[in-house]
Parts: sequence; structure tokens; C-alpha cells
Amino acid sequence: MARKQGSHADITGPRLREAALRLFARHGFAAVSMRQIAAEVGVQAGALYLYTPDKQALLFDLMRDHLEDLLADWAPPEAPPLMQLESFVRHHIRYHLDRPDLVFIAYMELRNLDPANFAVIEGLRRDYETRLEAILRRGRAAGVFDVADTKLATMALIAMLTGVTTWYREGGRLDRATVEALYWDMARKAVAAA
Amino acid sequence: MARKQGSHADITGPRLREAALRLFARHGFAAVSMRQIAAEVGVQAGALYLYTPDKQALLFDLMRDHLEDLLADWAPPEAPPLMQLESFVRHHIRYHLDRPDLVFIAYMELRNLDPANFAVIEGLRRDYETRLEAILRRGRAAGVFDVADTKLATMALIAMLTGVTTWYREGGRLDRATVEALYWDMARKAVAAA
DNA sequence: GTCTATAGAATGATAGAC
DNA sequence: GTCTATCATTCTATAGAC
Repeated sequence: MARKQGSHADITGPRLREAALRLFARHGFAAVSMRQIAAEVGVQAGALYLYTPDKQALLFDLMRDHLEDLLADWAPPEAPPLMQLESFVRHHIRYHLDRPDLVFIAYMELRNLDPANFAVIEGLRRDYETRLEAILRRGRAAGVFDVADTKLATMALIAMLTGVTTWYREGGRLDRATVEALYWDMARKAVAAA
Repeated sequence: MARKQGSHADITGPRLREAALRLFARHGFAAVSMRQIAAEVGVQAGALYLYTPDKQALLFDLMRDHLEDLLADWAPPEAPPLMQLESFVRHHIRYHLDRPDLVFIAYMELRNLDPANFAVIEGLRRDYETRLEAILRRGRAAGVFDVADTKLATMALIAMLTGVTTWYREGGRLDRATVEALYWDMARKAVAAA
């Protein structure tokens, strides 16, 4: 059992991604070495290159998959703008509480992406922001939102909601349902017409 | 002029801090080498160690000075809670728009601090958050704020406001006064009693 | 598929000349 | 006070044995 040899392609791949995610989130992409990741996976550094072309692709794949999941996981319901906003806000909080590490690196490690990769990730992020802005626009047109600038309000709301990952801890003082409800309350009031 | 020698202690020190700040903000602490910083300053790498004991101290000093400035620069005025909140929000936006790089690294590079340094920075950050929470508590007691949980509201507001640094660009579509006013409007509504 | 071994480059920090 | 030169590590990535 001391020697670890043989084929484990089916499990090493996912384990590599999990280890990279955890270490990148904890220490930052640039501060983590391929050796550290390999140690976490339980293989030698050289073996990682069977599953990823390089370290950069490891980061990019994590971020792209995360943002594509985020976009695929939610679409605005056919409903009045206020209900659409509630759906967006509650989904955003839930999704972010479920995947704190992914959210964290998708936000913190943008600087470490190659220019081409950065453009892809920024495009996906913009798609997500555009969805919220569309809700705010519709609501303003309908007179239910009082938002002087929909772009600024979009950025302000997303920053407020995403910030939950910086302080929320599982098993803490507030449970998830309460957190979700309180953020929805603040978001609603921040953009509501008088 | 090809050879750069002689005494420049008075200017090299500040220039080192400026260069480190700019590079850390742009590429991240771990991704920046002492050689890069030295090149930016216009000296050799070895010369940097006349002005800082090591790379870690460079980061810590920037973050500590920034947070101490932030705390020294503002104190709650003797005024009703709503006016205190307005003062806090407007100062926060102004301060953050004035020092985007410092704000950015103070937020992004926490993971790269030694444990002892991290504790100091976290303490300063908590002091700042406590000031906002005190305003919210007073306002809630006075019946002018409707905040179910002051701690969550504090984190939500600070995240919303600090987020301005992620999108605001000098000379962009909105000027600083407008940005400040719009954030104040959203913050006020988010916590105001009906 | 994983291993050992290593190439080739870069890193943080120091020593000693000037 | 800054320089050149260098130490001792560390890094990403590859080559070839098994």
C-alpha cells in the first residue's frame, strides 16, 4: 500500500480540480505550486500534466465552469419585475453560499488569467450582470423600481449580495434561510419605488 | 547618467512603496517579484532591502497604514443617526475612489499576510465595521432604521459601497459626485424605516 | 497512469566592492 | 546607498523508466 501506482484517471481528474479549487481559494493562485496540488491529490507533480495542460488552464476551467453553471442554473421567471428580482436575489445568495470557494476565486483571481482567458470570463460575468440590469430596467419602466442608474444599481446589488461569502460561516449565528431573507429585504428596499 | 549611484534614501523609500502598491494591485502580491519592484523603482533588487526587511513587511505596512488612515480620517459627527450614516457613506465612497489600489490590496491580499500580521489587519478592519454597526444600532433604537440584524446590514452595506472600486473609472460615464449621491440613495433606502 | 529525475528559469535574500 | 554577484531554493514543465 506504500506504493501508489496504477490507473486512476477517473478519480484523479476530479480530485485534481477539487484540490486546486481548495488551495487556490485558501492561498491564492500565484501562491500555490503544482507540487502542493499534487501532494493534496496524492500523486507526484509530473502526473498532474496528464489531466491539465498547465496551471493556467486549471484556473481558467474552474472559473469558466463556475460561471457557466451560474448562468445555466437560473433564468428569469415570467413574472413581474419585483418577483423576478426576488428570484434573482434568493438564487444568488443560495448559489453563492453553496459554492464559496468557486465564487471566491472567480472574483479574486481575475488578475491571474491570461488576456484571452480573461476576456472569456469577463464576457460570462457581464452576461450575468446584464440579466440583473434587464430586471431593473423593466421594473423602472413599470414604475415599481426607483433606480437613477441601472448599471450602477446592478453593480451595487451584486457587490452587496456577493459579499455574503466574506462573513457567512456554516453553523454560525444566522441560518441560511434567514440570511437569504435579510438580503432580499435590503435589496428590495434599496431599489423599490417609494 | 547611465550609472545610477549615490544617495537617494529620501525619495527611494516612498518610491518603493508606490511601486509595490501599484504592482501588488495590478498583479497580486504573490505574482510580483522583488526584481519587478526594483525595476519599477529604478534600482537593483538588493537595494530594496535597505528600505524594507522583507517582502511581507512591504505588504503589511501598506495595508496597516491604509486602514489606520481610513480610521483616522473619519469619526462619526455628533448628529442624528441618519446624518451619521450619510457622513459615513459619503466618506467611504470618496475615500475609496481616491485610493483604489490601497483599497484593493487591503481586501484582496489578506490571504498573503503572516498570521500575526493578519490579526492586526483584521482588528483594524473590525474597528471600522464596528463604527458603522454602532450607527445602525443607534438608528434602530431611535426608530429611524429598520434593520433586522445590524451585523448583517453592516457587512451588506460595506460590501455594496466598497464594490464601487470594481467598476468606477476616472473620466467615465458618471462623475464622482453622482456616484456618491447614488450610493447614498441606495444605502439610505436599504436600511430606512418605512 | 504514475513514477523518478531533471532541465531551465526564476525566486527571496545576502555579501562585499565601490 | 547602490551596485554586481551569488547562494540556496523553488518553480513549471518535460523525458523516459516501469
